[in-house]
Amino acid sequence: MKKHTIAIVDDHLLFAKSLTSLVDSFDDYRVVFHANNGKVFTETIQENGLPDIILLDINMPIMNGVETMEWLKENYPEQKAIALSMDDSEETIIKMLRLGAKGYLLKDIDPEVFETALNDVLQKGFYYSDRITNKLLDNIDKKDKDDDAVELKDREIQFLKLACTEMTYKEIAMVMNLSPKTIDGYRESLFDKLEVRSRTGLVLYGIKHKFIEM
Amino acid sequence: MKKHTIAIVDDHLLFAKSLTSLVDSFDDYRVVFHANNGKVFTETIQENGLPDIILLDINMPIMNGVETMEWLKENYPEQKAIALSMDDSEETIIKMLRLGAKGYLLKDIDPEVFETALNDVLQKGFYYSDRITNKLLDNIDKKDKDDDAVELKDREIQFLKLACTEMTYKEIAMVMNLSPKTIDGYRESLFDKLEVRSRTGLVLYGIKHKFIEM
DNA sequence: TTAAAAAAGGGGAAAATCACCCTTTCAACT
DNA sequence: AGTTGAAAGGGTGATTTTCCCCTTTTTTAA
Repeated sequence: MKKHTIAIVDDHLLFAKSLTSLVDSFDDYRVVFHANNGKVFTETIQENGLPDIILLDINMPIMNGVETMEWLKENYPEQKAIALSMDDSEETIIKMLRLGAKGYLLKDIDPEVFETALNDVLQKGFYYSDRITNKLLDNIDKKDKDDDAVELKDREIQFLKLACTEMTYKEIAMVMNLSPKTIDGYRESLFDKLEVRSRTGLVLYGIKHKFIEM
Repeated sequence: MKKHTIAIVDDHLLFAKSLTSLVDSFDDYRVVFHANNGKVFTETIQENGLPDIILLDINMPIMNGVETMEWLKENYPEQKAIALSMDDSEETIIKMLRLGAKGYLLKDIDPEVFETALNDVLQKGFYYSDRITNKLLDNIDKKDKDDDAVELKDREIQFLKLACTEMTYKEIAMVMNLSPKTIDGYRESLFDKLEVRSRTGLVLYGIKHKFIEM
């Protein structure tokens, strides 16, 4: 019986090669190619064609997992892909699953569970671990409470990023070419939306939600 | 010829098992055991004895890589260990090397370089990649400029952590059981030491240097 | 054992932050 | 044409942050 084909998209070369070793030791699977990031992946499938399953890392340079997933949804909506990341933030998980990922695995899972996940995705079309399911349930609970989807506008995001520096609001106003009073308005409305009560709260929010990288 | 023995200390089970697959495919190495964290490792060697080389992850629960390295330096100063991490912050690298790590590998290295590193550590006693060497050189440059090694005391660290919350200084003073004026002293001396000019600067420093986890 | 450090705290003031309530303008519905 | 709503901006005052200079007490080191 022919082995199912797997492609790995991950910039951690040692991990990718190691995982290849592991996958190749499974009876039913083999790795057909590896790409360092989404960009390389989109190019590689031109020559190599699509694999049965893509294992997709989230944090990658140039074209990350979310962007790659968007591209897949656009171009090959039927393609089976499993997100594979250390990042267990609810937002990322939801984003990936919404974009059509068939599962979301954390890199600390048991290899046997990993093989089960591959089987499930092929046979049932999806695999959701308990941990991910719980994360999602937590999220639903939260949504019930908050309700107000916290969507930030471009200008607010720009302000938030600047608030995560040592600039004073006056300096931020100059950079953004707005009156200090307008900046004060942004500040107040963000305090409200993000449920914080000080600039420190803004900074913590900005970092936690990856508006700035450190 | 007998294979050299390797132990992997890493909480990412999938990575650990994958790496085991890879290492076992090398001619001269085999993985003898795996531990989820430093604590488990110290217990495991009671039964299994020491391996030729330990591959040591930095970020682990319970007992992390730095703590494990400290323990090794104390109990088995001759043991060869290589740090293996995604964390390329200079501080961590220096800390590990000072504690006697024979090398510091980033998880995105090429598997062939990885094998070279294992060989070098056995034969020459150490392996330093270009990237790590450059990091260290950068650090030396910086030290020449700054000079003042930025060592924080326990009380300062406690204050810094609290400053990375939404508490006001007055509130921090209450939880630390000190007068607001004393807190103001801590603030000012930290501004000076850390070369920041606002509370936002403290928060950014605290996060960048991992005094708080997010 | 004495001098020199930290550590703890105080006074006072300028600057920044935060809160609340308000007006104008301009675009978008319907 | 009228309403709604957002983006931009204003006024005022309370609170917090930041700065600079100073005293007392405790620890540390020579």
